[in-house]
Amino acid sequence: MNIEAQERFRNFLKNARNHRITPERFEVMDAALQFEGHFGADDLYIKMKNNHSNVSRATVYKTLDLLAQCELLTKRNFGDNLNRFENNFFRSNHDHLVCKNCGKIAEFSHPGLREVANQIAADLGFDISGYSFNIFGKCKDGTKCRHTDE
Amino acid sequence: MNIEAQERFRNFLKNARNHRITPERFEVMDAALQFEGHFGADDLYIKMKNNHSNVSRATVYKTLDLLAQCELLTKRNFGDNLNRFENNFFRSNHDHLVCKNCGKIAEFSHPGLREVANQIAADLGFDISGYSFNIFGKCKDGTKCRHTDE
DNA sequence: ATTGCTGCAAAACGTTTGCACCTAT
DNA sequence: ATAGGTGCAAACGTTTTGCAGCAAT
Repeated sequence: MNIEAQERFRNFLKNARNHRITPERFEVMDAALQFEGHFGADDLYIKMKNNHSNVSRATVYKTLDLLAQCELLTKRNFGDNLNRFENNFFRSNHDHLVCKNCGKIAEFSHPGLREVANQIAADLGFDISGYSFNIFGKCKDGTKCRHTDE
Repeated sequence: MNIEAQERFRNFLKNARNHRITPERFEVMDAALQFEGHFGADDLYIKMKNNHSNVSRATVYKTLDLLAQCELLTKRNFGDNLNRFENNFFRSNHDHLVCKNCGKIAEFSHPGLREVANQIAADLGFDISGYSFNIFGKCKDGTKCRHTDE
């Protein structure tokens, strides 16, 4: 579908040792890049099944990790024991604000966070590969968000 | 065990509606506050079992969430589909650096992150309850950390 | 007396694995 | 020819749930 993304994935697979270029992997890539917003691996599997794909669940899970490794996707975790993926090809880096009531996810980007992360990693002797900044709270969206007063 | 913590938990249970004060809950509280470092709910359950407690797994899981709600514990998630808890009673707030190779977790605190989070939440109309800043990378601890070159 | 809590076991959930067959290299 | 990938189903580990009896209010 997307030539540039295909090219990046292909090169990633070629350069990583022992990775083969298969039609199934590109099928997963296409479906993943078409997904709007955040999605779980199983969401994608179901969606592909509904579209009459016969790529297996195992292949979907494995391929999504490969796509995250080559940074076509970003793997996110908002503290609910569910890995979510997000297109990282079209958009710039950003972080998330999660509503604990209704699950709504807002996005923001804050200049300087990257630099803070780099600095801390350097200070502590880590070879940084990424960071995640999640803010938790309750949104004020009356239509979606039941305000339990917990 | 710890009078001040007990008091806080007791008040939390009293003030929240429909929460009862039971011996099992304080048994879990004591065991949790004694745990050094990060622990999973099941870790605590096993440890209590080994100490001849007969509090059930269900009660441990439920009580840990209550303890996180009243901020005696902090619930963490480092993206590996496992909820970890950490004593939040004795220590000040801090964030984490996670080694993707060996799982080692380093801690840091960075002044200003709290303020950044507050500001962003305010801007986006969220009622903030907390934030998490995790940095991922590889540590340089030769003894623990196999440096696969992925 | 009410209704929340408990222990137990079973189920649920997302994810990973073992296997035999297949296919890219 | 080799070794990595595939689909399938079963297994995994963590967490949640249904239930009958129990206990805090």
